[in-house]
Amino acid sequence: MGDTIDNSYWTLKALKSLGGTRSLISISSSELAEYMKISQQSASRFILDLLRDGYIIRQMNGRKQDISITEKGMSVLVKEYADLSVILEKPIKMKLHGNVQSGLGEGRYYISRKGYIVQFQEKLGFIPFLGTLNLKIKSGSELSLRKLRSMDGIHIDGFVTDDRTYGPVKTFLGNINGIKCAVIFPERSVYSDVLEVISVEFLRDSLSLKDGDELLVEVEGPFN
Amino acid sequence: MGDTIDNSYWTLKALKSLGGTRSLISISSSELAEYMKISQQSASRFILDLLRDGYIIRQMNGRKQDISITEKGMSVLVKEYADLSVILEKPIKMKLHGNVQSGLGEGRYYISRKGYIVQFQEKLGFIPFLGTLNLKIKSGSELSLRKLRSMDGIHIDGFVTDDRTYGPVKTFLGNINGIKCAVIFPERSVYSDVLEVISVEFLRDSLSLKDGDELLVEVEGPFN
DNA sequence: ATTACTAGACATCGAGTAG
DNA sequence: TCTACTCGATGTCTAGTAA
Repeated sequence: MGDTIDNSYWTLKALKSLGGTRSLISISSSELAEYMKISQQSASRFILDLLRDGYIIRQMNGRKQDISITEKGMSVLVKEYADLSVILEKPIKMKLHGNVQSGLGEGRYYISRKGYIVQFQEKLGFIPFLGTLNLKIKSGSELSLRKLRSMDGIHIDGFVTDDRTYGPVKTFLGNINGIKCAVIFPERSVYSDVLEVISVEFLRDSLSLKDGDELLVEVEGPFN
Repeated sequence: MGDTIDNSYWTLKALKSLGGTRSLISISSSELAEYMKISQQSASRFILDLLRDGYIIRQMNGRKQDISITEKGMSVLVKEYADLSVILEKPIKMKLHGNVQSGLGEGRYYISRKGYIVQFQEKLGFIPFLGTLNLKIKSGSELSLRKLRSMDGIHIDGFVTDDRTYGPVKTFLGNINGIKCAVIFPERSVYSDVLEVISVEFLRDSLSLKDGDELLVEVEGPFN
């Protein structure tokens, strides 16, 4: 049961290679086996492992099986890609394009908790304006967003108050149109294409933004 | 002896992570073991495997060992990175910056062989000017060059004449300042930071180039 | 055709330990 | 301390085969 990520990684990579951009991969265990140069039995076993761990979902379909890689599965591949990027690339600025989205007011509540604020000052070097700017990331920047999510960033500890628990978050420093900011993710996040940005300034005012406006966020390395 | 690339890959990745940009990694098998969450014995074994296969070279140094990853070793990591890039990224143009270098006249001889010319026409869609433009790639584009080298490209078969053997090469289509061209690599190449470019035109004239001039080559996907 | 179970063959691991 | 060998335990493979 001691499950190395190894086989799962190579199998996911093979499945994604074979499936290309299609979301549904129709493939038999023998075909996968041939591609991976392993036995049909092992291919079958690896697929079951991926299923058990929630990396793929599957629909049996008479002769073959239609496999779809889950978000969790994709993150295994993207994580590896991000790792290699950190190891092999020189420090870079990551660029993310997105459109201003009306905030839900939720972010505002969270980041104004004292437990977070103190750490923002200490680790980011600024006390943010008490509100977040939400950016719906454009599809062209989706992979960058996934890479970012899979990286470690600047860690902000969670804490507990009388009434509830606030989870740990991670942040990355950057800028929007030259204004210093930080992007912020829950440490345990499910995938979302909305990026939350905090800054000393009220960016909506400073940049005269309205919903739908396109923005470029530059996030700075080092990313590890 | 059936050696999966698996362990070699993970070990190289760990070594490169631990070594950072340093070319010499001073590390004990126990330290590596701890990082990889394996036993000291396995770490030792993996290091020996890497040595045997020429992925690293090593100097025993009293207490520890100084490990250096070879070109062949780096290419394992870069290959994986390139694979994931192809799988995960949308088709992109790869940009390579380099400086014009005086050709050695060697490229001219090779590409003018009929066995190659016929295939250039067939697979690239043009008959190149009988000479190559050599670009010394700038360090900022080095990783891109390595990625390119590790990819498959458009395959050109080798052939044999009365007097000698001409090896297979691989090419990638692209452009320089809008002029269609192709970059060309020996299929079995050792690493070099010089890129050979062929084109229908005599690029040195068309672009009024002299040695040392900086150029941008855009290489087109798909890269698999 | 498939998927996937069983079971024996085979490979890999690490504790013990030598040098 | 180190590296790395031996060797028994444990894991992982695939041939055979059921469904």
